[in-house]
Parts: sequence; structure tokens; C-alpha cells
Amino acid sequence: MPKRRVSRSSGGTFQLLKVHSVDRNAQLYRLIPCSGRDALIEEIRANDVTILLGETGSGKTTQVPQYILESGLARNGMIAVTQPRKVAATSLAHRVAAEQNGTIGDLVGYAVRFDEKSSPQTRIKYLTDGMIVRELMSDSTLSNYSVIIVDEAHERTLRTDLLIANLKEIQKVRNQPQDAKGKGNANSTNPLKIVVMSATLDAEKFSKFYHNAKILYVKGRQHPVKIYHSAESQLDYADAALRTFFQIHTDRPPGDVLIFLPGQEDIESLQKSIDLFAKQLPSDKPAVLTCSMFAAQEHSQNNKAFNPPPPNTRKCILATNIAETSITIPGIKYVIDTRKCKEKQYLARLSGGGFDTLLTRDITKSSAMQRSGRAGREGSGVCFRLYTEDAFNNMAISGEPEILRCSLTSSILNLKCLGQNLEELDLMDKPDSDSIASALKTLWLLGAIDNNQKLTPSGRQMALFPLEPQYACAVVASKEYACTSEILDSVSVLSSSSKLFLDISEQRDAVAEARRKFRHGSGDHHTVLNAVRAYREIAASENKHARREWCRKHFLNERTFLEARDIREQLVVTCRRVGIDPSVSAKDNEDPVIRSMGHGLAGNSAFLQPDGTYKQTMGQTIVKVHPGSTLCDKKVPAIIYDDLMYTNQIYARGVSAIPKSFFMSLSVFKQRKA
DNA sequence: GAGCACTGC
Repeated sequence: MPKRRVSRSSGGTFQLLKVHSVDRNAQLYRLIPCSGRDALIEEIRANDVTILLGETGSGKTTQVPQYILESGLARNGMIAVTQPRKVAATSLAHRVAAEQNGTIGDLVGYAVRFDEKSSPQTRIKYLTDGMIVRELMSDSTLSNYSVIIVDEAHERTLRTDLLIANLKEIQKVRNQPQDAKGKGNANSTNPLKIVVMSATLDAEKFSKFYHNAKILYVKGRQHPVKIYHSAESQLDYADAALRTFFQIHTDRPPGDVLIFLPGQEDIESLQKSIDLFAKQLPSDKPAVLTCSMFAAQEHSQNNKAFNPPPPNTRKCILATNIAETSITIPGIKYVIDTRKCKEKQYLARLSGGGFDTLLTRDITKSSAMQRSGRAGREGSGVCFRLYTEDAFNNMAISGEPEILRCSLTSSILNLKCLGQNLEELDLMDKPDSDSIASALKTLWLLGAIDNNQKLTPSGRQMALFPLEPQYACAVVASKEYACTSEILDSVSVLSSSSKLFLDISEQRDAVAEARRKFRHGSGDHHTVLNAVRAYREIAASENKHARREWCRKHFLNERTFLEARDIREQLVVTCRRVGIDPSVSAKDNEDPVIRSMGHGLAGNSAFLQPDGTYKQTMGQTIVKVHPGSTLCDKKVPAIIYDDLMYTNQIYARGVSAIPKSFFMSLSVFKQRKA
């Protein structure tokens, strides 16, 4: 089928084209032109669900909500726009508020964790997908909204998937036509419109899920990017990237280079090689400045990639997926795509709990397109794919949705509170039965559900805490052990998005030395507590600058402390609600803290074997203590751990020693062993 | 002897 792309200027800020049919094999969209804004509003007015397919830079996320507002389609309620990321939600809201000439929180607002700006006047609200899923718990039909726009739906985050499934159910209730007796359904006066926004390639799946909803196409404003594939497949992607970079450097006009690599290890070694070769360049060639970018790296270091290079210098940025969606680096004209990324995948196991794997794998087509697009943000660019065109054509269209590759423990607990079962939910992709069974077993071990899979009173309490069920269980248990204050300190740090202990490979010895100050013989949980206590002392007596300097000197991430403080405040409120005194402290008594954690982490435990290895108490897996743990190289009879991660071996992270006798007192353990 | 990226009550 020939590619037939008909477009007409819309007069608005973007062009709108209606997709008539999708030819999957050719992967071309046959497009029928519409006239922009009015046509879009008419389509949304006429249909319960609209799928909006759009290239990046089309402005759909900022413009469409405003069009809907001005059209009066949302007269009965707010317009929600959901985002997978907090920064996106807040920055989009600020931009749209400015376009509406208003202050943020007035007509246009946002809601993300720890930060909400909205008022009774708010009509357009940007929120994270997690936030709206949470709202579902208190208002099961989301009655405050008349239009819900699900943005970045193609990312298929766990929460977006749960939202999409629930929205289908909500529409059944709210969009019911008046019944034959003329007795109108109370809800039919407040129907719900759904707009699903997605990047190209996978729109058809959303359409099928929503009873063949119409797909509309929004044309983007990206600059053209010339794409080169390699003629033959490359065995060594790092070496291929090195050669490609110097080819660009010697043959191509000025412009910075962005290299996508799977992880920190590859980044650091390739950076060294490039620096080494760059020194040997003839003096008439421009110089090379390399920067690296990955999440575990200090912010100040990551930020160097944003600085313009000195005159007559080409900047080369080596980055992980962090530069694919979350961060946009200015000045990039060339992209080198190694085809690789690392992805976390949860491996459900019926005995001993599941564990995460973190392995290098091939990227997907949408990822490859996203990467090449990074060369066309400011002008035309070039992308060098270190793989053949065949390889590209054979890539999966998009990644596996998160719901198929993460632990379901938390989601199942939350759904149980809503009276829903994950198995019965109409999801776009259903997790396999092993994954569900493994989560149910964990919940049973925690005492959150009974033998009939019914929520227990303490399970209902756990669900109220903004924590993984394991840590919520530890908080609930801390009441009995009179150490809630310490457990809150501990779990708030463990639940933070960033790690507390920074690792800088070049300063390994200095890092180890600084860490020794907080080191606690019983393991990582008390080591974290020691760091929290030390920071609290500094924070009480020193100013902001001194605090920051103290953290830097001890290789501690201050952002983690600050985030943990916010989380702790939320936990204190929840504790009071369920009758747990958050201020009760065990003082210097260490044992209660370990035992409380032991209740949450009973399934994450292992006994020392005669041969010196650790074997799971509730499974057969041999686990190794992670080298970053204070208990590495130490042998204790029994350990609990925060999680297992398989990279080269199965490593237990966040490890503490626990008396072996503790397990004998646990009823679930006795039941389990029997 | 080692760390893809996000997010939430």
C-alpha cells in the first residue's frame, strides 16, 4: 500500500488528521484530513472515547485540554490530564496556566505527591497517574471529572493500565443511557469522556480495548532526522560506538553527540576510551569534551552535560535511558544508538518470593524512534543506529507493559480494599497466574489476607500506608515492639526514590571510609538509622549550606533525606489515624527494630548453610549478600533483606542479622514449615 | 565484590 499522507493546515497550532484504517504490516497510517481544532472537538463530542495519536512536539498535551475547556464539553466537571512523571505534570500545568494568563492553582492546577496546587476554580488539572488511581479509592467513579485525558499511554505504566481498566468500568456506569421507563440514571447527567494520548505505533491496541474507538492523528513539529543503519550487525556495541563517534568527529560539521548505552559500567569504560583517543587527535581537529549521565550519578555531575562546550570543542554525552524521555539535552545534532538498554523485570516465584532481574537487552522500535528523535529537537539531525535496518524492522513495537514485569503485591492489596480482584479486572494485558499467586502468597505471609484470600483488619491498615506492604507490615508490627519512631525513620528512607548512600567509582576508598562512621554491626537497617540520626543532629544545629557540605563529605544524598522527611510526615498522619503512636521510641535498644522489620521481611530471609552460603528460609534459592552491604563478608546465622536483585548473581540488598529464634516465634513460619 | 528509568496513598 502506498504511503498516503494528506495534511491540511489547521489554522490552529497543529494539524489534525483522522486515521481511517491502519495497515499493520506496512505500519503506515492512511490519513484522512480534518480541519484541526474544530474537527477534534466534534470527534470528542461525538464519541465516548477518542484515541489521539501524536508525535512528540505536537503540542497536544498543552493544547487539547484548553480546546476542550473552551468548547464547553467539560461543563459538569474538571478536565484531568494524567502523566507518568511528576515533573511533566507540574511543568505542563505551569505552561498551560501561563497560556491562560492565570496563576497556577487557579483555572489550571496540578496534583502530585507532596505537592498540590488547585482550588475550587480549577478546571484543568494535571496529575500523575498514581494520584488519580489513589483518588479512585475514595471516589470510585471519579465523579469530579467530566473529561479524563490519559497522556503517554504508550508507556503502559502499572498505574496507567489500572486507570485505563477502571475508566472502562466507570463509563459503563456514568454513560448509561436513560432507561426505558424514563427514569433517568442518576449518573447519566454526568457522562465521562476519555481521551487516550499515545505515541505512534500502538494506538490500535487502545482502540480495540475501548470498543474500536476512533484514532485521530496529530502531526508533530520535529525537525527531520536522517537515519543511518549499519550495513552489518555489530558484535561489540561499545567499540562500534567509539568508531562511529570519531567518524562523526572527523567528517561531520559541528554539533554535539549523544550516545545511548545500557548502563554505568559501559558509560565509564567508553568515556575513558574516547578521552584517550581524543588526546591523540591532530592539533588542527576540534577538541572533545565527554560527559556522562545516569541516575545514580551525582546531580552536579549530570548537570555538566547541559553546559555549552568551550569554543572549538565537540561535546560527547554518554547516557542511559535517562536521556531518552526524562531529560532533554540542548545542542544535540548527532545520536548514536547502540540498540541496548537495561530493564528491570520481576521474576515471580512461588517459593521464597520473587526477585528482580536487571539485564541488558535490545530496545524496542518506539525506543529507537525516541532515541533518534533526540537529534532533531533544535534543528535537523543525524542518527547512527549501530544495527541493521532488518534488526530495526524485527524489533518489538513497544516494551512489555509494566504490569507484566513487576511485583503485584501492592496493587492487589489496594484493589482488595476497593473490593476488586485483579484477576477479574478487564485489563489490556493480564498478568500471568504465577505473578498473581506469588503476590497473594506474600500478602498472606504478611497477615494482610487470610486463608480465603479475604482482607484482614491488619491488611486494611497496611493498605492505608503509602508504603510497600512489607514496610507497612513492619510499621504495624512496631506498635507491639514499641519502636515506631525508628521504624518510620528506616522505612521512609528505604521508600525514597533515590538511594541514600552515593557511590562514586573513582573515590571508592574515600566512600568506604566515610561510610564506616555509620556502620552498625547488625547490618544495613541500623546503618541507615545511624545516618538518619547523624543528619538530624547536623540539621538541628547547622545551616543549609553546612548540611549540604556535610552530606557531600560523607557521600550521602541529601535529596533522599529531604524526600524521606516528607514521606515520614505522611506516615505519621497515617499512624495517628490507625491508632499507632508514631513517637514511641526504643531509644538505644536495637533488637525491637530488627524484629519489627522481621515481620515485614519474613519472606525475605535466609539461613547460613554449613558451606558458608545463605539459603532462603522459604525457598531453595542460594542468595549472596550484595557487596554494598555492611554485612558483606560477614557470616551470621540468619538474615533478613529488603530485596533480591539478579544481575550477575542473586544478590540480597539491605541486609540485617536477625536471631534465628525469631522465626520460630512466627506463626506463618510454623504453618509454612509444617 | 557492584548500581536501567520512573512513580504513589
